[in-house]
Amino acid sequence: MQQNCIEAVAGGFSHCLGFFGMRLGLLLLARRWCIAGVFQQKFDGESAYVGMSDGNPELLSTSQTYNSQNESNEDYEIPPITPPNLPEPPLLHLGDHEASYHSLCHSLAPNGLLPAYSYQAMDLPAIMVSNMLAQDSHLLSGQLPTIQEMVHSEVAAYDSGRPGPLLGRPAMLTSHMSALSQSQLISQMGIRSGITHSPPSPPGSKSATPSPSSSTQEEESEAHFKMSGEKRPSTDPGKKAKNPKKKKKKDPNEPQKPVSAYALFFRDTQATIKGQNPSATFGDVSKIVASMWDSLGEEQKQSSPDQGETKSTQANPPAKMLPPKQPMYAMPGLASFLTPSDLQAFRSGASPASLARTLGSKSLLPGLSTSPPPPPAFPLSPPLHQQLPLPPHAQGALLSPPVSMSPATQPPVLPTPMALQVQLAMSPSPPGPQDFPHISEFPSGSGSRSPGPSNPTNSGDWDSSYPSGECGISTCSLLPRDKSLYLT
DNA sequence: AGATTGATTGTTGTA
DNA sequence: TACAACAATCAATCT
Repeated sequence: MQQNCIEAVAGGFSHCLGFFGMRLGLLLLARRWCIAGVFQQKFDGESAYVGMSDGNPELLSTSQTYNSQNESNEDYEIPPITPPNLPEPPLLHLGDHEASYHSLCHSLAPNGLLPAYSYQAMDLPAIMVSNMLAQDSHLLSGQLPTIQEMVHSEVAAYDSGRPGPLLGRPAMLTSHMSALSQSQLISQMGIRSGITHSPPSPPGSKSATPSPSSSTQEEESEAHFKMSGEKRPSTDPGKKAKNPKKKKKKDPNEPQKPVSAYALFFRDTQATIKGQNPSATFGDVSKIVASMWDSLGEEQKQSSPDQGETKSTQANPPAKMLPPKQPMYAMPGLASFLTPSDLQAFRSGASPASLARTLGSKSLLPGLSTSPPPPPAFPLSPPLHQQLPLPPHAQGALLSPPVSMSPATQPPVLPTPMALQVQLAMSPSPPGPQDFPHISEFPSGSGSRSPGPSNPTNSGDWDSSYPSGECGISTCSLLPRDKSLYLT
């Protein structure tokens, strides 16, 4: 269990976070969390993990096997360590942010829902992780605001430490921004939605609010329905007759118009978003999708209809779409590390309208710091990223570190925060295998357990996948793997 | 205007 | 009367 947990968490995180040379800390943190049971639920229960292992029996079986063989998880007796409680803010931030990256990188693509999307396109940020955290530890939800602040401060620290060249790449920045906004959005959606859906505000506030609307129009419509035999539209007292036009009946025989690319994109994306954060409202999802949509290149947008067709006729087995070839909804995968300054810069004018919308003054984060945390009523969100085939580099990142965390070889000794910090500090560049010999000592055979393109590369591929050194926030976007994404 | 999705609400039909 | 099934509406966004 622990291994799987670490694999999924650390591996997934590291895949994205590796760019920032934080893999070590990531791994350690992930292991810590896993051991601590933060993610235990996700990997203990079939229900929680079924999604992740869906289409990937091996993984599931592995998880189960591990569960059966290692029921001594409780033996660790380590109190759940939730990010908010982590003593070291930087690490906490790291974990939280990485969580965002994790979902960001693996949330969408290869789950079959978004067959042709490149997984990078799925900037469905912190939904899942935030959900997981919220589910697993009620603490986190209440701490989100704090985390958010920490994240911001942390990002600011990052920003201050580098000459933000991001501004030199508007497109990337755009995507970064949108992704960030999405991350923020989603990560906060939990809280927000909790508030929004709180009993005080009746879900049907719109329609439930009884407002005796007895207009002639309604009478007319009533008569119409009586005559036509159609069911009368819900009287909806509260609903203002704002859309009388909308009521006009559609001809059932009317040939359906071709669905717009955006609609298709929305359809696909929202599924994933909702899957990861069921509590996300339509508005939230819509904004996120819009943001993502804006981040897409024209060419990618154009391809949407095809995508939709492909999906509708989804006769092709999931395996066929495993290798995300040419990203159709390619979106910079690193998209989320945007510093406040970057955001600010974009807000100042360079940002796309959509992002401005998303990031703008819209109360996307209402009550974030004031409202009490919502009850951790997040249903287990089926991890939609489980089946996502990871690109070779991603797999490499996902597979190699986890293996190294095998409980068999890694005693459940948690690194101290100080150690983590030290290690992090000592490895400013993405730690390659040379930095972590223990990683390479594990067979890369595990690389075949996930669907998708087999990843011949293992930890040794780290170097090629993640250029060492200045893999900073900005330079990471220039990684080869993402190049193609920007070529469009 | 119409499309996307899902929750909600109202209406209708049936047991 | 209770329940199930169906239909309509709404949200934000894009085409």
